[in-house]
Amino acid sequence: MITEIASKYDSSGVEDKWYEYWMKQGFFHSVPDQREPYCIVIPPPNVTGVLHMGHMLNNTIQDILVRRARMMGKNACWVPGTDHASIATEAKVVAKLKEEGIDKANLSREQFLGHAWEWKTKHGGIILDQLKKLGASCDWERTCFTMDEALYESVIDVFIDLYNKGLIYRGIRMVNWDPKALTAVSDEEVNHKEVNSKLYFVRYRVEGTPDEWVTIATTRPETILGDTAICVHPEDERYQHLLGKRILVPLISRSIPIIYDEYVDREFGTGALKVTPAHDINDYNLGLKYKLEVIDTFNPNGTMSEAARLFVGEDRFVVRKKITEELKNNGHIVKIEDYTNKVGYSERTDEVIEPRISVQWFMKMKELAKPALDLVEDDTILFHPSKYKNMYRHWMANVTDWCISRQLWWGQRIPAFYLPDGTFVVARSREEALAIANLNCKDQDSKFKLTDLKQDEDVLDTWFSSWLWPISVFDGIRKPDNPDIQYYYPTNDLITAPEIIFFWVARMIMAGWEYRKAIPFKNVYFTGIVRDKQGRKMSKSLGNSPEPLDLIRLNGADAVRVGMLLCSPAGNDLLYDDALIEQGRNFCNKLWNAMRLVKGWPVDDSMAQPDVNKVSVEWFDAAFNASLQNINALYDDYRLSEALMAAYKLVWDDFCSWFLEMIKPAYQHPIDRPTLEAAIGFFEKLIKVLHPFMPFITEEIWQILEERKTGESIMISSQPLPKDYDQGLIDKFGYAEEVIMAIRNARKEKNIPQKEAIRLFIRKNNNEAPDITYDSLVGKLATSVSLAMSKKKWMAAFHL
RNA sequence: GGGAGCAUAGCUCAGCCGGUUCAGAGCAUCUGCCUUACAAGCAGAGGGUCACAGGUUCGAAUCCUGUUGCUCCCA
Repeated sequence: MITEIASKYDSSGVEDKWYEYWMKQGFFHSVPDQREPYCIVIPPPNVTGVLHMGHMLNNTIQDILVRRARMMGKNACWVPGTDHASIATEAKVVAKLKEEGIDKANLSREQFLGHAWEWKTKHGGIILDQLKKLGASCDWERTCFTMDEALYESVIDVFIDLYNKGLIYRGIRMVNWDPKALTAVSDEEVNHKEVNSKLYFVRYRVEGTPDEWVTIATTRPETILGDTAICVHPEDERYQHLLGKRILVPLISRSIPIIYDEYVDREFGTGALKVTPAHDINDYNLGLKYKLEVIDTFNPNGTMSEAARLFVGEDRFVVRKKITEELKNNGHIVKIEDYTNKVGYSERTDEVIEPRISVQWFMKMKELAKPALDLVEDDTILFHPSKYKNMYRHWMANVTDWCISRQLWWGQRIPAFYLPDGTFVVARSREEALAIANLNCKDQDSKFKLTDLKQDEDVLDTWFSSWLWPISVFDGIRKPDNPDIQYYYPTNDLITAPEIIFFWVARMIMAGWEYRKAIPFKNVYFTGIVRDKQGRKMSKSLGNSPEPLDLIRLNGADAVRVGMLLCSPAGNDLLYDDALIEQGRNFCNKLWNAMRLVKGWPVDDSMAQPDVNKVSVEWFDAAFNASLQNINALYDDYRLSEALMAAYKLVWDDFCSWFLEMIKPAYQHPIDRPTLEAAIGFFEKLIKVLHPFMPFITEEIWQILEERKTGESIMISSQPLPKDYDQGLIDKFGYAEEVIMAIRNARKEKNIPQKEAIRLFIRKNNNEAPDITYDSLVGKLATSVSLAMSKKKWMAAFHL
């Protein structure tokens, strides 16, 4: 019998076979019913994304929770889907068109969107198919995309609603401008990096004097042409004599005032600050305070504008070099020092962000943030690990308005329609906008026509659709009373990365409260970042990221899942190492061979259960239940990797190393029926406990272990429930273990071969009757030991 | 510049309210075994002044203060 089953577990073939089976049986699909729901919405990956190690970890965790909930009798629903990722996807489509010799600028909006949808259809959702290889038990019939009609309309409805509530407004603000993507980005999309740069000390001549100068220090000499003031500290004695004077901007000799404000740090540089309201947020605020002129010297693409007067059309970084030369030649450079400072880079394009004045749409955050903060503070929503509460609190307390417009085409177009007079109407459609525009117009001739209306060209920030995700996937915005949203919302757990706690998590909580008066999820589990062995982030340029699908093909999804999870407690980074996957693979093999062993035993129905087997079964039953209670407690704490480790040790140590050895019949001897049945019963419970972690091999073993009917599956079976157990049995067995290990050790120290029998003398303890529960086991497991009671002192094990 | 967190075996971590699982786990290492389930295995073993310095206490890895080093978030 054993010879029929390979001694090494081979995942190939097994995994696809069972995934297809599960799909065919519809096990992943969920519809509302009488059971308690358990729901997770997937953090939607970018529509053009491909599976990377971070997804593997994140989705493995989701699958574990969903599969376990399903086996706990809940109606489990895991909603998959993808995000249109407006800026990232648009960048990819633009690049692809460029390769084909097509310039976006020469396309109409409709033509471009045609290309974008084509791209989406072709490449979109690849990642979802890849998730199937991982074993993800998503309800694929519910797959959503953030630009699906229902979700698109939900976004528009919410925009209109918030606009009508006065929470969305249009305003002139300084925004983070990405000169490469040619769009505004939110504060959260800017990464600050430390860079080595120069600090230029530039002297400006005081107007009306032949040789009186003010020296300022700047890291950005190219912005000098946009200066509209010089600012010094009001108490700085060095500059008191300049009161009321004016200064000339170098090279162009534009006359600008000198202003006095406490904002200036007297210690920094020379204590004099050049003020460029168009190109620095702090300068902008100073400009507002002193009503300074704003001279925008940059074009949207980061080249110098006409307003700069010099270097027009040249890139700002080229100009930095050129203007430095020019300033030098004209005697304006006092000195140049090395300097390190933080520079903002676009998260998407890695381009240096320029602060830029522009008209954008904003959302007021203060009002929405308040309840969202409270819900986390009072543990209505639980963060795992809880340390992220601090981070959350800090951000929510200092939240600023959210710039939600993006100068892109791929996304939900802002539903604002401009009238010829410059005013605008916010409405669901052009027709509706027209009706509103004409509402107060009695005179038939002066009424607006459809063609008078011009829709806003911009689209909404991607996160303005993802923040509705837990609601919109159930169409809960458009149809707030539909059975799905009523049943599945609030969802249970959200599994995500801490880096999007503000982008996404915080805003979902706000949207949930605003539109459902209910939290979007009860628990948030923050995963760590997958890094390489040296702790570096996985990246394409480093080439340190393994290809997930290759890992699965080579080792099996179960091995990959186990390997990744074993070393990733919530919130801790995971240092990826091939050895982890190997450990997972070895564990699969261990399970496989345990199955081979148990299935290989011939059974003798006439045989009575030997005492040694009876006590073994009783002990393991106790050990199993003790461990199961522990595992369940770890799940409750969201300590999934520890739960897996506990199950791992239960199987490997308790079940395989101890229990199976205890009941193992001598070679070619049969086992008694009650013991075999107990063993198979235990085995079945164990693989059920393991199923959420390793879905494929547990299904394979479960199907081999006993005859199953079509339509049966471990994934829809029930998790074993912990029973009361006798701790005394476990303790007593602990002593037996110690004795056995001591004997094995003695045998080894004295070089006594396994086959050679030894006799162990045990000193009787006073008058108490000795406990002989495990004596027979000691004889069996320490191999070739016979026990004898002695009143003499215990001497040592010795040869017979 | 503001805030948060971390420092325990070679590596990754667990040790929450200070004292009966208090120095632990997995991996790695070393030694001996191809013992009829598994060498992707079995049986053993070694390994830590719990970052440093003070303090509180009968008692500190655990609480307090300071120092050093690292990480993350925000500006």
